[in-house]
Amino acid sequence: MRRPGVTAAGAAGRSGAVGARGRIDKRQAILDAAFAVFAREGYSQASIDLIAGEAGVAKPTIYNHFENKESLFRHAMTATADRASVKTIAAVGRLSADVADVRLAFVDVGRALLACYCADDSWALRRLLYAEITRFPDLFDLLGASGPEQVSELFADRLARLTLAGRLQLSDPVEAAEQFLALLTGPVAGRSALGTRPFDQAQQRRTAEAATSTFLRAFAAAPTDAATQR
Amino acid sequence: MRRPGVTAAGAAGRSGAVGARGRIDKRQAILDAAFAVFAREGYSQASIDLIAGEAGVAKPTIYNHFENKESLFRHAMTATADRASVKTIAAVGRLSADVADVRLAFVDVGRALLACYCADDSWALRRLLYAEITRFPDLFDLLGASGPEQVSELFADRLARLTLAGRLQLSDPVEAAEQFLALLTGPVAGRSALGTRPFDQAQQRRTAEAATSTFLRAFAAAPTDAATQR
Amino acid sequence: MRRPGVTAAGAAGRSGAVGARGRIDKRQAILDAAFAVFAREGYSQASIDLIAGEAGVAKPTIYNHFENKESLFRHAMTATADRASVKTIAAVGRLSADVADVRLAFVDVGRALLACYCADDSWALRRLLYAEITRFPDLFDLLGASGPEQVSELFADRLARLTLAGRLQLSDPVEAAEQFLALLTGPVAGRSALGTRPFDQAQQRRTAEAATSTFLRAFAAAPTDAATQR
Amino acid sequence: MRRPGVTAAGAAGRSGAVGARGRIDKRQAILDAAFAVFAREGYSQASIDLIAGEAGVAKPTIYNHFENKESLFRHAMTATADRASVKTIAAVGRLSADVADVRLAFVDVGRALLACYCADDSWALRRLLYAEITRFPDLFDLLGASGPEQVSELFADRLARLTLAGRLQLSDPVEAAEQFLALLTGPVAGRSALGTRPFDQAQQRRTAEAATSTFLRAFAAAPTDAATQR
DNA sequence: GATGAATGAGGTTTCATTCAT
DNA sequence: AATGAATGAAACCTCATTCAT
Repeated sequence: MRRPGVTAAGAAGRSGAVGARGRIDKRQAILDAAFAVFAREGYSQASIDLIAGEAGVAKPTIYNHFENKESLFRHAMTATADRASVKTIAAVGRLSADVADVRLAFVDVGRALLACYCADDSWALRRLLYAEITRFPDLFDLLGASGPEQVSELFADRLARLTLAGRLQLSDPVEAAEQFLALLTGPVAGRSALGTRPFDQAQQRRTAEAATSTFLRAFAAAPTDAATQR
Repeated sequence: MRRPGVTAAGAAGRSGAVGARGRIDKRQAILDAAFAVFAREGYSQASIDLIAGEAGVAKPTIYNHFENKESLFRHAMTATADRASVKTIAAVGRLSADVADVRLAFVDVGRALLACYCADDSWALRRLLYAEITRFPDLFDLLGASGPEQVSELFADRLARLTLAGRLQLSDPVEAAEQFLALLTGPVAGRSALGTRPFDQAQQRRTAEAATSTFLRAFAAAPTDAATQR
Repeated sequence: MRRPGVTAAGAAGRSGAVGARGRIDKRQAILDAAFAVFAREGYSQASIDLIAGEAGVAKPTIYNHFENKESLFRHAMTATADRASVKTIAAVGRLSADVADVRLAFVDVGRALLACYCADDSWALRRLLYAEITRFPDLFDLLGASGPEQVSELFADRLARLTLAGRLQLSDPVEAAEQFLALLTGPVAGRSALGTRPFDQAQQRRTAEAATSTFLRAFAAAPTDAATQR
Repeated sequence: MRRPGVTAAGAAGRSGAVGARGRIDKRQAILDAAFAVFAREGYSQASIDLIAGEAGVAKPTIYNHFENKESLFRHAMTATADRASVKTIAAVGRLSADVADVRLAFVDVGRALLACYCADDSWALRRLLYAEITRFPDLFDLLGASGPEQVSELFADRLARLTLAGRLQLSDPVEAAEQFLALLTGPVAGRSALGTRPFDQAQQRRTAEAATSTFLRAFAAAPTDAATQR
């Protein structure tokens, strides 16, 4: 009757070798299964039964680890959000201040950011956030603090340094960062049907290039202006 | 025991006199209440009981008008989406080709579009779309066809005409339209916490100005370049 | 699958001839079944499932008639208590002021009161009251107001009139009423094991006689004193 | 995480130092906590978790000491009943055969008995007995054998001796004992709302006096009759 | 067309109890 | 002897949906 958590992404590998009645990382298996089910069914429709089945544990085990469905939801969301954040932050790090070709650098970081933005978990997270923001008004800050906000700030830092280095010409780095991210991600939502239709790497590359072009047409320092023409 | 639909926004006035011919707009009262409840509770959590109560009708009456909950949801969504679309399309119309000051024109249309984007129903619609896109994969096209897509196309038309008129300098109007809308709406989501925190008119104006500035820095025809500097 | 409410005392007779899907007195059937089950299982252990089964209705039907388990309990208790009260009050009425033989009159009313006190429902009610008084502190007043308290007062009235008529000699009728009822019912609890073991009519008669004897030894007016000797 | 059983009345002091020999009175701590929780919540609603928490032990420890919930309940009940019985029996002992003032003696023993009867544990015990008599039909004999029955018999013995000594005039000491106890305790239930509302010492004294008055009016030997008039 | 009453299925949560340590 | 972790069973309650009026 026990099904190892093959469905939940990360659960299978570790709970595979559980002997008689494993208890090693049931908590993680539950979190993984929970996010998978929440993402698939939405908060209300996701049943603890389903999550338990997918995690390969009994229903009350979930209640031994988490207070209730709401708490489980919060934990599953933040756990996934944290995982996503570190990747996104790493992507921002690709934009160094002393770069040979600014355009290439922006396309590169744009592609890296888009890859994070388009990841399945990332879309699932965003859909759930939209879906449950009214039921969990604190969720926005809970996930945003360590996520998008931080990313935006870090990116603004890089833009400021590029400006000081004479590679860009802009006055408000925070606003510019927001705008670059908007140019990058804005068109994706529509084209990928909120992440439910494939948006392949080629499309991502093209979107990154388009965002970069427009951004640099607006903000590249004068001498390199010509280079940023499409 | 019957409560006239005072809660659902537009329902009260008309369903007041149920006696004579009051049954013609029960359907509308149901749709209004349905959207209000769906927006507040989400699809799964919204109960037909609640909708019936808020619409001031009995539960079976809803089933006389709509096949089932799913059908009611689709109808409520499309009805609201249609209402929103006509406003948005009207907003696009404000950008005419023969305009004295390009910058002012973009700020103006940007503000009008943002007002549509930030309307309560608009955010509710967007949140529900995000929330239920996996359960109703066709919903995206159902709402998008007459909504955002059309808007984007219409806006691209105007950009093309402005380009022909020598006011803008761009090669791909569709992409440019997408990008302007991205610059316009992108920063709003974060700042308004997905529409759950106030985003007042002053902020909307500032966002429209920022989007316009960047857009025109990138795409304004040469002679007006100086004017778009911040 | 539908079982007519054969178990709950009064339900069987009426819901017998229910046609396709009866709805005549489901409410009463539910109340009867509820009291029967609560009496048998106690509040916590009594499940709505059991009550529904015993009433011959579906579970949600119960929730259509009563808010929740607690409300159902209160209604079932008060309904039964009311039924019991009218009988007890009628019993008190047997003690008229102008009576030939005081002793016979007291034995008579004593037997009538004991019959009420020893009825199955009466004991069930008392056990449930004891059992749930901490969970439902208001239950005591809810049931007592129309029940025992009223009985005690009515009985005190009769004692007062008998005193005025020169048949009794007592100063505090309320206290005397309490004491007669105590003499009457006090020994029953122990002997009938709180109503769970038979306490037949002969025993009831003997108890009524003993209570009467002692009561009249204490309170009979002087001349009849000899007659009350056992 | 372990909380010493500070909540259960008598458990705190001893289970403080669990280290050395603390396990000898874990059993007692469990029994105390069990009775406290059963009294507060009722049998069904009392959870082993709650008892374990209140006793400051882990759940399985309870199962090491007691077979199951039912067995724990029986043990907790008898333990408390035994404690109550010795006090009540001691109270009866206050009624000696060679007493100066019969009235004072009865008031004295009446007050002592009432104090036992009104103790918190005593009421809790009685409520639980009423509550669970149908689920545990043997409970009545289990608790009664060493309790009320014995008390009644002992009291009857004293009444017999007082009769032989010419202080009382009664024919059936057992019945008289029952009746005195009925006069004593009967009025209390109603006035104290089954022990849930305060019934202070003054009220206890008055009740004992009233019971004594009536009892002696009925059974005092002739010469002292006058003295027992109120 | 509109409604009051009814229901099968399923949701979250709790509980007594048991392994393995 | 004592415990942390796990579980099958079952409880209360809700919901979408349907009859019969």
